[in-house]
Amino acid sequence: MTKTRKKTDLPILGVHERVINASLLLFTKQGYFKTSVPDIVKASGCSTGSIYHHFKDKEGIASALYESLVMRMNLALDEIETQFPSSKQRCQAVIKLLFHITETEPEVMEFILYAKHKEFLPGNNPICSSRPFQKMREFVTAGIAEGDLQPIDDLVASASLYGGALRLIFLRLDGVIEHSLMDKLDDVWKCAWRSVAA
Amino acid sequence: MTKTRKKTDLPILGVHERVINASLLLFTKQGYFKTSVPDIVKASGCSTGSIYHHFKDKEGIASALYESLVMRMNLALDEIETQFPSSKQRCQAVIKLLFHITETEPEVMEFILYAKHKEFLPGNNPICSSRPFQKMREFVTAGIAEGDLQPIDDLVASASLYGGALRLIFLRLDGVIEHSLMDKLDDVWKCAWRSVAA
DNA sequence: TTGACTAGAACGAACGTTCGTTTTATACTA
DNA sequence: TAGTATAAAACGAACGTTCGTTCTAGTCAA
Repeated sequence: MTKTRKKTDLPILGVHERVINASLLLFTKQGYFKTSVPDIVKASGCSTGSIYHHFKDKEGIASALYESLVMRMNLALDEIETQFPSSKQRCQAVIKLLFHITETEPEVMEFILYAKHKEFLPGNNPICSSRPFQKMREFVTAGIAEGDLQPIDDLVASASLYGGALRLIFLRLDGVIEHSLMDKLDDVWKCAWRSVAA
Repeated sequence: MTKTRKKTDLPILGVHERVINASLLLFTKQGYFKTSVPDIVKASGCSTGSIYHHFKDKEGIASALYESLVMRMNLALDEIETQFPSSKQRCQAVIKLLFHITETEPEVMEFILYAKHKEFLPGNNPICSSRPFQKMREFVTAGIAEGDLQPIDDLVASASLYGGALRLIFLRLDGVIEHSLMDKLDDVWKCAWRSVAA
């Protein structure tokens, strides 16, 4: 018997999941600091006491949310690594993945990319030092070592390869771009690859 | 006789400037919501009453700060426009400008790029719709029209051209890059231009 | 009966803001 | 020039609100 499914076998979400889900929506819609604990209580349907039984404090909620999203990202990147052999294919798959998440779960992308985590997660590393972003850079570094990419600074190469795509994601999240990023995937990739291809 | 220099002709900063300067440092160092009005009082050396005499409220301070930085940016971009005739030169100058500001006044770049303005400036447009960013895109659009750049979607071209540089700026502000971005300027520009050059 | 969990009223601290007062600069008068 | 009147600016204690958190009472399954 798992920890979150005690009373029944019905697919009723536990407090932890309900709070995390509600917080993701609230944090991305109105920001961490403009989201009060009472807001989370209302949106999650859990009581204050319940929430504080499962989480140390408000920051703990954000922290758990952050961890879960980073973990999801890691799994997806690991899958890309096993599925594709070449650096080129991997980098392309990464951009496609990021675009896909942006279109299907914009809140997830927004929380990962746009939130100024250091403001409310003082302990955490900056997002760009977190494992998913490291992995993305590793793909690039490997590409340079294999001679597929120009022999330039890893960070410059990585920024050039992913920078365009990430910028478009910001524009999409801000509402500047109105149509699916998927439409632009090919063009974006052509530009990205051309910028660093050997 | 100006409004801010009555008592003497000495270059003593007025309340407005002192508050703006202090707030830029505080907002970028600890974030808007973790900066209290008493914090600003201490850092600026102005009293609470004084501050509320010059600004409507705390949000008004952030708003004035935002406006002043956007205006500075506009002036700099206008100068680039008059100084350089070709789109290529203009775009290159933009990246150099952004790198220069990042190195000499990181707080300015941080506030412009990194702050989630919509959290505390509900009225304002997203930063990427503001005039400076529009102007940056205009340079790219002109380049496409003139045939210097590939005939692709403006937004894709713009994102590809500036995306790498902006990504490096984020990395620099986050402390991931330890040396001056100026060292990487040439490589970054080569990648950026290669990504969209006709 | 016990122990894990839920509930929501209550609490103190900290916040942004207001307000009555004092200080300073300027304009006017004689 | 000296004296007075007026307005603008600065001040900071005090206010009401809202926040994150705690606490005590209660529920329910085992």
